[in-house]
Amino acid sequence: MRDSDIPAIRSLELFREMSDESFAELVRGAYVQNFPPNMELILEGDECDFLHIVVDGSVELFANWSDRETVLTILREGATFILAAAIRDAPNLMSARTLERSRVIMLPAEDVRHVFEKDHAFARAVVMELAYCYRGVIKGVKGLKLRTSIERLANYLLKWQKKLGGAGEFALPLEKRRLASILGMTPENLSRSIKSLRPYGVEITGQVVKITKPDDLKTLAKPTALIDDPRS
Amino acid sequence: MRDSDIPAIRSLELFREMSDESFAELVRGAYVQNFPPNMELILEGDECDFLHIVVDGSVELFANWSDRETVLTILREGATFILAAAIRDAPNLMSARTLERSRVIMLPAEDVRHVFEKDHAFARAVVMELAYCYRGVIKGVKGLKLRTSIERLANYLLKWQKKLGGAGEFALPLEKRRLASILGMTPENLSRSIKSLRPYGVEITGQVVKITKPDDLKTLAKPTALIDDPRS
DNA sequence: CGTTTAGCTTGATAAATGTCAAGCGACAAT
DNA sequence: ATTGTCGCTTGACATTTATCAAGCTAAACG
Repeated sequence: MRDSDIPAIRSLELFREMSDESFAELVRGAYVQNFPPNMELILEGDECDFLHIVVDGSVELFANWSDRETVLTILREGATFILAAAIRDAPNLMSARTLERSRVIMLPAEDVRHVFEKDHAFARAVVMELAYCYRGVIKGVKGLKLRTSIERLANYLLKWQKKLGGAGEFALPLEKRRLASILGMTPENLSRSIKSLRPYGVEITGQVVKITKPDDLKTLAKPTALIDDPRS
Repeated sequence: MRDSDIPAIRSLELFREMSDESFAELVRGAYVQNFPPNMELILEGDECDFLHIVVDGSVELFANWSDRETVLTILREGATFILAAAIRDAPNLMSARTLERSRVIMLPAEDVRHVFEKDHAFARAVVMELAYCYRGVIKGVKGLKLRTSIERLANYLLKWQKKLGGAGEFALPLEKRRLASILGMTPENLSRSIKSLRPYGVEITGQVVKITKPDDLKTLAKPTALIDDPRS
């Protein structure tokens, strides 16, 4: 682990408020590693040995059952994963793989639990992070159960448009087949869903999304903070 | 609030390890109320004023969007709800209503946050509970995205059979239309799914479920701890 | 520079799921 | 007892989504 990594970690919300001493203890046992693309970092069902944090790049969380696979989410810099499993000392419910060359911090789960016990500011940050993740998943379930796939796609586009500054044109931050899986549909269906959004002013060429009639799209998508606002 | 409620609360996992002093502070501002069936306790989008705990009866968590409604889960005695919102001081993502006459403890969210700050044992319990809930929702998403509705139904039946002691015959703990919504399908479809499980030894008459060929059913359902075991 | 590969798209078809309408049956209220 | 309500079921049909096969395109590679 490079010394230059330390300030970056310290500035993450999860570690910002804790004591210097506790932080030092956490960092002492930490690994920081660069992984190539498409590297499996953890496997569903395995014991959880490390809390992971994405420093740079992107990591996909996915799950398998009976020859099927689904992507649950894609994490980017600053995101933690396997926090719940690390805290509870329980097996991972999801697998993880890098999508591109990525830099990942790994904190031994035992250290995390130990520091959690003695540093209240850290405990507080862990709870906030967990509650945030919990609410994120609940929003995902609401989207899955209450919306059709076209509605999910429309809201996904609006969400990223907003996140990337609100311009009428922006780049999709992932491959379409992964997007399809996240939205709970097949790639074929995503292709067709995209076409069916054309009357609502959506044109997607390669990775480039152009939204020409945002109001029409919003009428279809009916975005709501209680599903679509990651912050709420 | 009756004095007789206090030991029952104290014995819940969330409050078992905390100091007497902190517990007293929490209980001081608590309400315990009996609600009639079908009473709306909280509304999606509202500010979260109380952490709720089901002492007796059952409570349904549900959500609405664009004229549609879905049930996310049904809670029974000992279950907490709106913990994440209470901790983060964020709006509720779900609504709640009683299904039957129910007894519910309500702890002012502000007290919860305050005691959380000063009592580490309580903080620990909150994190454990939150992580448990988080993992429960993740399992739900995996079921929704990886399984067909018949597979979800089959696993639901096996899960409750196990939970209720493993006998070949047991009573469904909820109405079928709610079960349908939890499983992410329409009541009509649930009816048909039940019929299509007949070759696998499933007979449902009213609320009574009879499983005559558990091995055949398991072959279809392929239950896995990483989705179906609430404890894992 | 051509070749290969992987991802994407399209069309045809099948399967899964939802909608609408009708009827049944248990249960509660009168 | 009678009536009405509500939940459940069934059938017919529509819609949504998945599957399979083929072809296209653009980036990666020798």
